[in-house]
Amino acid sequence: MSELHFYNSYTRQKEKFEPITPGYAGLYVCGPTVSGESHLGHARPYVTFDVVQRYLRHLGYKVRYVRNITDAGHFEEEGREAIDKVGEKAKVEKMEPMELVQKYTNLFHHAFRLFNCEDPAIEPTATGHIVEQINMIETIIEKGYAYVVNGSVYFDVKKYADNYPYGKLSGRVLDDQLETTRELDGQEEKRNKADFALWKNAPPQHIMRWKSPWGEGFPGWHIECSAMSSKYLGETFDIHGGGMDLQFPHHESEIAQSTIAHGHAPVNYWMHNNMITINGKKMGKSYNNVIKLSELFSGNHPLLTQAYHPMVVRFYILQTHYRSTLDFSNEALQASERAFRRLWEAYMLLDKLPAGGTEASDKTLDAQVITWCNECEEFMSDDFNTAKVLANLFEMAPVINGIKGGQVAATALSATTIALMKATFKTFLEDILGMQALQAEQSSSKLNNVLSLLIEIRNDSKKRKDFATSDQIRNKLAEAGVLLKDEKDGTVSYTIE
RNA sequence: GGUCGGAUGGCCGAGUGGCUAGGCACAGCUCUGCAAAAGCUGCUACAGCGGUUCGAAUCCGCUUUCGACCUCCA
Repeated sequence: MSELHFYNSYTRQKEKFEPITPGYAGLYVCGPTVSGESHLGHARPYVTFDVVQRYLRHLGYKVRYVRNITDAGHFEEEGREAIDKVGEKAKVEKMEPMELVQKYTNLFHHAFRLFNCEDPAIEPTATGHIVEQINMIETIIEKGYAYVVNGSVYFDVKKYADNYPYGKLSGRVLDDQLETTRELDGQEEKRNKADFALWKNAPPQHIMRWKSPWGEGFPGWHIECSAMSSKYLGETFDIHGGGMDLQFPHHESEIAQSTIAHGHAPVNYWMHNNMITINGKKMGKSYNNVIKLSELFSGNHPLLTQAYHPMVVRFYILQTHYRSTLDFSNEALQASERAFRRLWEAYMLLDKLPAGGTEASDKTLDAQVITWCNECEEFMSDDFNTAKVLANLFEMAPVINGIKGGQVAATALSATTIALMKATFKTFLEDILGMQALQAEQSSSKLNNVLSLLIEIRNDSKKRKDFATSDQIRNKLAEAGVLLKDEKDGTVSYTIE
């Protein structure tokens, strides 16, 4: 098992990964709030942590990947009306809350299967863990770090900060929080502005409500992740991931709650992915600049000139390091599509390559290829640098194409090096980065027979120098989505779009 | 206002002291009946100004500028 290093947001430095239990890794990632359709911004964390999870397994860890579904809804604006986000939307659409939640959960699952993201081992829902959340809140009250007001329970941040390093994760000073000039209604229940709700009393119009020791209500925003992560991964677990925008207050609150409830910090390594921006601004609901995944896949959006395959989007995300912002544009996505097609075709050619020499006739190239292959693991083990892995794979594309095209001698590389190259592409491009072909290999034998006939006819007309006919066949087939390619050796290959 | 993080070639994007990724686009060439694809070649950038150093995109300071968080947010 090679050494893995990655950036821990909590300590703000790269650290060597040392799991609590050797050979096992626990990973918790904040999942979606299923009150609406997923957009491009959501794709980033789930693709990022899918790769993290895949790489941990590649290194030999047994991984338990837990990602929650937030289906209980949160306050639209804390304190003011305590509107349950899910409940509110449900009324508008005249659906049962559960129906709405189910709809968007299904859409979410569908989209991320298209992205080839593996399903988490456990996908707990907030509504399914009300009991655990209530238990945890009770413990926090018993320990004196939460207080009950009018059926709601608040966490006493000030008291916590007196005894624990509150704000360390997000780099915040409590005094600044207390002095914030922002005036929110309904703050009078709290002892301090920085306090956050563990449980909220439900107003009469609130659809989603549960009985609790403090009356009917619903859980606060942060408690679900603490309750569910500790239930499935333990009171202290290895890695907690999520978007950078969740660092404060969500993750900071998780740390505070869990530290009181369990007596120690909940997480050893915090990982945060950066945002996707659009024209330099974060893509987010509140900015009204989101591109939904369905719009991306259909091309049905003013900013898009075409539809984009989920794999192109995945590739686009992985071309950038996860801690950098990633600026969206139609142009950038087009570039990714072309790039990915070229890389994938080179990969597909690998299998058809001659075996290589018993000894490499081009020692320099042979050594270079071996280096490129071996570096892939180094790059991944250095803070999951998918961008550098892809760069190395691209370095090998001209070598592969060159062998096929005859510009590089078939024996330039040794048989072992060719095999290493095959293994590297399989392992890193497919297994770890999780890339797949753009189109399923669904060609039927009937279609193949028809195409063979057309190719035969076209070859005959070419022999007669009847290029009008041969070009017509090629052009019409192209219109129908079948691209013919005249290979150097005189054969004709085709791809079906 | 407070805290934090950026500014890299036409575009996207790696990169933390020297060997100056990668992709897309563009130009020329090779191959080709013509295309497409592929290959080769070219394009050498690090916001500005100082400083440290033999040497800085990379370290330090200042300036300009963009953004994130502080409120639901991936």
